[in-house]
Amino acid sequence: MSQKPSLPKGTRDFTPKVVFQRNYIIQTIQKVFQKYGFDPIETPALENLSVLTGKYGDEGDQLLFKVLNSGDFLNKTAPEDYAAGSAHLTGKISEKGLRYDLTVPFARFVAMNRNEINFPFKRYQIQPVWRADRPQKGRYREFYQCDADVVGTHSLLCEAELIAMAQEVYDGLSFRDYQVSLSNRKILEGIALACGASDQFNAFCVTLDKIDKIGRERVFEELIKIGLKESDLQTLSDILHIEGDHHDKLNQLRPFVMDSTQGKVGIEEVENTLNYLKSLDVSTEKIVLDFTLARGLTYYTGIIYEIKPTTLQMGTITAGGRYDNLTGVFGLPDVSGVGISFGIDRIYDTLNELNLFPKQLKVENHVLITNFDATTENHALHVLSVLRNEGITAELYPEAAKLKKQLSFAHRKNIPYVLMVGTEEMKSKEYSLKHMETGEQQRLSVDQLVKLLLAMN
RNA sequence: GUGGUUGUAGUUCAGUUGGUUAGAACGCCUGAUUGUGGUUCAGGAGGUCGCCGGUUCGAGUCCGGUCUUCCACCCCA
Repeated sequence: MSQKPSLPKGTRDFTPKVVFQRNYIIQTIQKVFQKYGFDPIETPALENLSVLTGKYGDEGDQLLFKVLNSGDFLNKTAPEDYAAGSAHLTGKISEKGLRYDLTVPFARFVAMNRNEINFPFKRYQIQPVWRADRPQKGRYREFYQCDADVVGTHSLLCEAELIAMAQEVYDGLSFRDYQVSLSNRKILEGIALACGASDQFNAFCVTLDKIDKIGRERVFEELIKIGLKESDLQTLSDILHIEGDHHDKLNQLRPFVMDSTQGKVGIEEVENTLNYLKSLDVSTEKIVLDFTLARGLTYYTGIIYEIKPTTLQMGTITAGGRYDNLTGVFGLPDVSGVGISFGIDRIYDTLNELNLFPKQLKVENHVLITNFDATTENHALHVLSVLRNEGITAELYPEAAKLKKQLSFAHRKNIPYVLMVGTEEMKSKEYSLKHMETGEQQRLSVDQLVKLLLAMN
């Protein structure tokens, strides 16, 4: 009686090779986060549904994985509940859900730990999140986010530093073919006002955001449908035709948002962020001011940005922005935050497709010791112990086997050194060290061996 | 969630209008070499054709359902 093994839709196993590669990405990000003074936190995979629902819009709520209550989950329900439909029934049989992102749990964390936290609080968090989305390429139901957020300050230095960090991360990964799109929700408000779309702000943003994908014409058609007039579209068209360097663009945009306080503030914020970057000696070459950028998440209120690869079809690999009142719903008002989120899985797919992973991601001085028989095994164990005590990654082949098999094992596991401990070596106390890549072999005492391997790392 | 698409050996894929015993390449195992991996040569193992049901004398092939993959929409890392 056997069962066919399977995995839930949109989830994956990771082989050692893939985990080494994923860790390379994560460690690169982590190093940068720490260098900028961010401290790590972790939160549970499971949150109470009351924390999660209503934070991501109706669409978002639909994508939440809900966890069935333990035990007799029907004991709080009546036939009427069943008749009232699944949305109603869900509340009766499920109280917990898997986190959908890291930002909302972080907001909850800040609200709950407000007295412990040293503001302005800079934290990073690297954990999986879950979305009941329909999987596609670069779109999974379980995936990792690496978030860095600063809460408790309005300073635009944070925005600038987060953008600087992103560029430093991609530098560290030797990935250069990307674009940073930058805008501000307040600028969008100004544009919406200028286009007579203020009362349709969300629909306006969602539609505008699609311009890269479906083109200007179809966006205009959709905007007509939500009530914009021809003159509004002319205004929008003029705005979309703005070109030049960053300051040119902002200067040309300024007259369009004259009537909007928010719009003017938005332009200033983008300007100040760019100035901070300049003072930090961070290149703004890859930054493109894109006034059509909207970012879906409803909680952004200020600067927004996203990063996409330019040479291949891949969704956003990094995104973020400022949110002014996220902790408000948890009873802690007036705490402003700004964050950035790296999607490990998409970064992995990108580096993989572009062949940008380093070939050797494992320790340089890993040794496999051969095992021929009980006597040599016993001797080899002592050598093994010495090597490990010196901090060298070492393992003994766990059973006696043909040398061919053991060498092949080392080869496939990408172990750079094999130490042969046979009767001859045992007598002379000089062991044969084979370097797998070159095929060269030399006889060494334990002391020489340790010295050589330590020098390798 | 809506519409479409895919599934055959470990992997990538062939498989004729429905017709004997379902193939290839690569990978894997064994040997050539009982102390030398990667190359080469010889041999070998490995498939309930995603799953369940239906049509048929007969189904990998046709039909229905289901799961999975990928794509578009929606939304997003």
